[in-house]
Amino acid sequence: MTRFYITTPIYYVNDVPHLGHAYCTVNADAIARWHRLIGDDTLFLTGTDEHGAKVAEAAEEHGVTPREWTDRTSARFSEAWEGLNVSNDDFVRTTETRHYDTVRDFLQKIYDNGFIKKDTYRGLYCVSCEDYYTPDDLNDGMCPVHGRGVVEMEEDNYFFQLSAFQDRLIEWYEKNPDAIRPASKRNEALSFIKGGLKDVSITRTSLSWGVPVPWDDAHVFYVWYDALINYLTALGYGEDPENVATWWPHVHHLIGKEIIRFHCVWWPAMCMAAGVEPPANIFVHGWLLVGGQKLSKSMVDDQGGPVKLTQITPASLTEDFGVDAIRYHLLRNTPLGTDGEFSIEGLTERYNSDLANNLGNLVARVATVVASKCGGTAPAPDPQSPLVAAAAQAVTSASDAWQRFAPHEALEATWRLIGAANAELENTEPWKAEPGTVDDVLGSALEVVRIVALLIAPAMPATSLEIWHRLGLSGSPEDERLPGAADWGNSLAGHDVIKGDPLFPRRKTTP
RNA sequence: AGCGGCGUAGCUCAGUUGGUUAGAGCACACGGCUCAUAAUCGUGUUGUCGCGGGUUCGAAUCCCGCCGCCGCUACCA
Repeated sequence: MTRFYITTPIYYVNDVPHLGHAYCTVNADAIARWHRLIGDDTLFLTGTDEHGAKVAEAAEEHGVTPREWTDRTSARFSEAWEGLNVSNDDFVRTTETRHYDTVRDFLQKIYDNGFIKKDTYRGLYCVSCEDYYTPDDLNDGMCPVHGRGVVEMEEDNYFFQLSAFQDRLIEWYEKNPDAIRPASKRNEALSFIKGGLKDVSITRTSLSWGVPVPWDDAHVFYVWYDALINYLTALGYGEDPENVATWWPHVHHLIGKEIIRFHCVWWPAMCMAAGVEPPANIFVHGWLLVGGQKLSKSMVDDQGGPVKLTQITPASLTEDFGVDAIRYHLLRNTPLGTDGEFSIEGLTERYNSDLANNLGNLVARVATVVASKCGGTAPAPDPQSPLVAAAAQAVTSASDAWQRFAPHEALEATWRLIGAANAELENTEPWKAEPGTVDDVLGSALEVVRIVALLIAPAMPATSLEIWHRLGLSGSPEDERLPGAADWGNSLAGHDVIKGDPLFPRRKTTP
């Protein structure tokens, strides 16, 4: 049994879930769904990060305890993912007991191994922020947030000896050239490591909203330091070594480029220090950008200024376009690993051309002709059809692309098959022919639709299931196993084909 | 400043180790078809491949310089 463990970052609860979060989560979801479809034993983890001074302050502003506050804000994320049909197997919250247990065990191990030392942290401290700044952060020596003076402060902190891992990290990078992808991001992290590593302060005494340090109850861990460990919390580190051994270290962390350092430098070093293998793979995606000159009315905020990506909620888009359309666009429009442009215009264009004109229309026209020429009953496909090779090619290309974390390529390959089916219908014009003479071509077109339903299942689960039912099939595409289920066969023959409403009604393009 | 990346058709981008007339999708134009969501199929137009030099029989692809944009250079969710 092949196992596949994929994670998103755990999102900081002070943010409202926005399109950037959704981009990462939907990509991870689709990849996880693909692996389930090929029969891998799959574990897909997401969650929320709930500690730190900013959360404690926000709770206070709202007049509730941090716990009450994070119950509320964490739920916004789980609700957002439900709304996007995200199939996470687990949802870890850093305020859960199991996380405290794992963090305690993991960090105690690092402490016992001698990589955590007490030292004095000296820095420039803003009392209002309750936070330290480096001289570069300051504006004319003043706090960049409050514009007031900062004071030189000292705090006794525990430090993780990151510097001790420089050579081991470099060695790890060299032995595992594909551990961090894309290569450009790997190089960025590696050059940072080669530039020399300093120890990092990992505890705070100035606040209490955090995981307590097991060997010194005056301290709590710095929020980032407990957050990364969530990936082991879900496996039951400390409680269930067998389960950890089952899933670790063959994990795939999908992360955004803004948190490379924590995942590609700190985290592997922390694992080494705790005597745990570093994660097998970290895949860094880019950002969706909103901007340029092409601002539509719907992308302008109340003040008439351009909307930021972080102001776009997934729900506002799914209400308008539908869940699967948004999922499709997030997966198809931007190659994972590069930045991409997001716009309503681009979304509308892709919706109309790919979803309405190509996929939706293919399903509709085939169903109609099957109704008129075959009495609505699916004929058997033609084993000699030119579409056989096109379908096999699509399955091969899509598999390869999903394997490489390239959803956009997987979907592109699937749409080439849709195009081939539309072209084949034009070649044979079954709507002109007498009933009985068109069984081969219509059976083949239906078989393509069935295979397409399977191939889009990771990206558009609801649409996939709807097509499945329209083909007269019971169960769900998710019960099928690729690649076998995508072989050219006659599982449809004799089933009743349902016409149904347009899957993706065309939308007016923005003027 | 140092290191790294990018600049290819109106738009979004592909272009493997340099090799025949530089590609795809969308948009656009024309033609076909009318089963289908004014969908679909076919054909076609457009590019000094950022600028200037150089190496080569031959460069978008290698080298040098320049212009423009961007990322990283530690405690930033």
